[in-house]
Amino acid sequence: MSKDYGQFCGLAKAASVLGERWALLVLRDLSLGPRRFGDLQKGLPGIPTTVLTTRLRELEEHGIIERQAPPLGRRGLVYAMTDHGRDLTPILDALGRWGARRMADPGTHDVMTSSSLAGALRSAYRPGVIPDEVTIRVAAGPVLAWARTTPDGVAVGAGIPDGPIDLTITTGPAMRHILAGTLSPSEALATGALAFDGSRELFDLFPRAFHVPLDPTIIQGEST
Amino acid sequence: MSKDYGQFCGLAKAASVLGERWALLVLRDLSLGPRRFGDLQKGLPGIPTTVLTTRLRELEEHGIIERQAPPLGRRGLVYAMTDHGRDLTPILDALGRWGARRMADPGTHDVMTSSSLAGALRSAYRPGVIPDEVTIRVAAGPVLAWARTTPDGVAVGAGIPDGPIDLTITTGPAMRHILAGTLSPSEALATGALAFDGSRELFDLFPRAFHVPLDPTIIQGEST
DNA sequence: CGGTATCCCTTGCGATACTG
DNA sequence: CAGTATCGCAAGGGATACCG
Repeated sequence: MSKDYGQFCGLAKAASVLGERWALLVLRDLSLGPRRFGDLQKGLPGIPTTVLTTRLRELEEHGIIERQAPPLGRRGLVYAMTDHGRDLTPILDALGRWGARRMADPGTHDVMTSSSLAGALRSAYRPGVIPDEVTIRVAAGPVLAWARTTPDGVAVGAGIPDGPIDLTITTGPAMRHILAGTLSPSEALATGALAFDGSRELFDLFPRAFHVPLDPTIIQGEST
Repeated sequence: MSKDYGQFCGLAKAASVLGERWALLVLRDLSLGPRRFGDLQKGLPGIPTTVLTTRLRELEEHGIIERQAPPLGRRGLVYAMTDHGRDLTPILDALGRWGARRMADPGTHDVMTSSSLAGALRSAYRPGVIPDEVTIRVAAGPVLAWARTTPDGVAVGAGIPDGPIDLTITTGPAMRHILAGTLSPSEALATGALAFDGSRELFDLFPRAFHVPLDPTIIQGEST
């Protein structure tokens, strides 16, 4: 059971569950779709199995996630968000945007995961820039994610999207500066920090449709 | 130094600081205004001095709070939010609303603090219901807070407000059900769970201007 | 009053090994 | 593949004592 703060306060109740180690990252991964135990473990490098087990149990006890029978013919269970858990999605996105403001470049031991990339795309999305329904694929080395714009927002996911792809962006950590607007797409193309395949028009819209500002107080190279 | 997750991810960075024990509650209190060490300690029942010291230092290192010279003639230092910290306020409110959805009645060991009450008011506020600038005082036993509506939102605080008071509400844990809309003001008046002093008209507007829904799945008496 | 310094105890975390 | 069992270690909780 997670630690309580002994206060009759919504924030205190939230903190007692979400403040546990790894909890927010487990939820980020599950916010992108149902996952099996092993998926989560692979997607969260460094998480001890015992901790993952404990977090999943606590989150289930609090009605934030639930175990489901797997989709059609697959074996094992999957963990999935409940409605109550899905209510957290915009908050996770806001927290991610806030944290990213001071995150310019990866630290020595920082890795990117498909879920973190997908989450970044979701939290970066600004409606109204891209009028059509399009599918964008982003590849940062082995890390793959996609975003599909819809009339009411954006759907994102880890891995490879179903259906046709309108734009593929291949990049690395430079993606952070694209999202920040501190590196223009054409510059990035010139230096080879980034490549694309598909609609040039869509490519040019990308930095306005997906944007997470960078705090001006952050200087290049520093990022805790 | 707070624990990192080794991921190049805004949410992971946020979680590494905000996930530390007591961090979110320290920030809730500071989001209501500058506080001295002792203020925080009194307002956060159960926090060990060592942990408060550590959290304050970490939050300062991350540029979320800062130490300031005290206002005019008082001695000692005060801790206050930086701009970066203030950016968290809407997120804290959203988290508080989310946590409060499953919080119907106080647990046996749950206390209310002036900061938690003030925070509840801020997160509950819905613009557009109260047209004027008014000051509302809420007393739940020894716990005092106030809210002043303004054209662009609401200002809240712990303790007693400056200036004239348009409405005083005296209540207890029943306040949660007023905010939820599961207890009508007139009912509460009849049972004595609540009393008010001041504008009746404003009193009747209150539940619409300050609202935090309660999850229907929660049954009376249960609240972890 | 605003902390720092210790001490002891308990808990949770992280790593590894192992079982259904 | 999906966890449980175990264990050493670091950190938090709580009390108390003490400095500026």
